[in-house]
Amino acid sequence: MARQGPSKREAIVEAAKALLWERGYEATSPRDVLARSGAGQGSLYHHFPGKREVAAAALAEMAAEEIGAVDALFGAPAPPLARVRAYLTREREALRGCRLARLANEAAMEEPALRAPVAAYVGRIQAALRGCLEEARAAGTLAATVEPGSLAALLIAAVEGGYVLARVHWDPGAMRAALDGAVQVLDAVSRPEGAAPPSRPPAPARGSASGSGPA
Amino acid sequence: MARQGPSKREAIVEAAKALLWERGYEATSPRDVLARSGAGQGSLYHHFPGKREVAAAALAEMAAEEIGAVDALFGAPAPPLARVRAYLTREREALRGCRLARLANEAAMEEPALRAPVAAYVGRIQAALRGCLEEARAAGTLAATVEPGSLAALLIAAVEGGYVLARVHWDPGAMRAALDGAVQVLDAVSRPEGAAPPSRPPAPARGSASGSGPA
DNA sequence: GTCTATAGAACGATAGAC
DNA sequence: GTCTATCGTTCTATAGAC
Repeated sequence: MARQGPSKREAIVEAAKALLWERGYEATSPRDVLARSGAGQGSLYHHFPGKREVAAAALAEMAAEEIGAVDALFGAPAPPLARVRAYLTREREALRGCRLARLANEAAMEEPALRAPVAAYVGRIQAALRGCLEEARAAGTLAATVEPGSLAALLIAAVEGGYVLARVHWDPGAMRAALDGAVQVLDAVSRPEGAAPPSRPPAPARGSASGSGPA
Repeated sequence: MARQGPSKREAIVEAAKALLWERGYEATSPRDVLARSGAGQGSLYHHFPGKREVAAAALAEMAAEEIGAVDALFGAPAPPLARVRAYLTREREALRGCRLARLANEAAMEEPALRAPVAAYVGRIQAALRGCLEEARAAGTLAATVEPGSLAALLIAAVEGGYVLARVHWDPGAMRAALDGAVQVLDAVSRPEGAAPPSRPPAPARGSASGSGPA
């Protein structure tokens, strides 16, 4: 059940992966998939019950690929905040949108089988970011003002929102600006890495949230 | 050419507004619009060349409405950073997605007539945020570590990305977490408003970033 | 396992009566 | 200006030969 040449099934899933990124779920028809894959009608419905299951298989593969890439990035031997910066400044094709989260606003997201791989992907990134930020906090390189979990949520939102801005303005620079802001803000709440670990608390300065806002 | 009772044209545009938010552009058919509006086929094609122009009219109205709302919010008589916080913590129906930017990943965004209202909406918000942040900077309540323009881009991206996260995790809390991070970060780079304007540099306390970051 | 042929419904748009 | 009727195409899916 494994050793086989490149079957039509694989060709169909590959085509679906490309088309889901290019056009999304609703705008991709089984005919499009077949045309690009070179397979006939019957092959698709032999291997899959229907369009939804093809998309689910394609999304699962895409999520696995992208999760592998981000795991490699976050597994790099660098200080935690450097890994966060590396993720934020990673090269991206802003106008193409996020390969997985571009489906966020389609009705397909109400189907668990389609939403799950997308959620797993962004969830994994957010968890990795949070891990780095907690590590930095423990090392004393992240200010105590900001909760690592909240900052991680902000950063993944900045990336996904950056894609949205780029598409809406049809300008990759719109995404760059947002991620620029993210890096600046990250720098503003951090201290140089590689410095001596803080045996004493972060100094009297630096308002914990209780002292800064009107709240 | 104005004084008329509620025409079918208006009913069609109203229906399109609702459906574009609910389902997006591709997934909304002229028949759906007609069914919801109570109009017949001919009415739509009498008033508009086709589906695209109906959507353009609907998006223009939606953008005007939403821009009016955000202008009211940002025009409120409050300190600049309070206005920014008010925008960030505004009530939102996270799972419905952004009324306009939900279309970001549709092929329709490649058509200027459809992209323009969406871009105008997010552009207006970003400009308002930037204005507030520049004002705060001038008043000395915003740290010099962060450029107002970059921070504004980050914040609008956080909101739009927050919608994406909520949809992808099917959990409004995902958006709340991102915006929580945004507020925390904003507090971290700001000093209390209402305090005396800074005739001297930000004081050693209350991190203006000079005391806190590597910058 | 792969193919061609085709079904039944919905798509965006048009025709033409009133 | 509004309506019903219908066009030709594409949609997702099935049938059935090879």
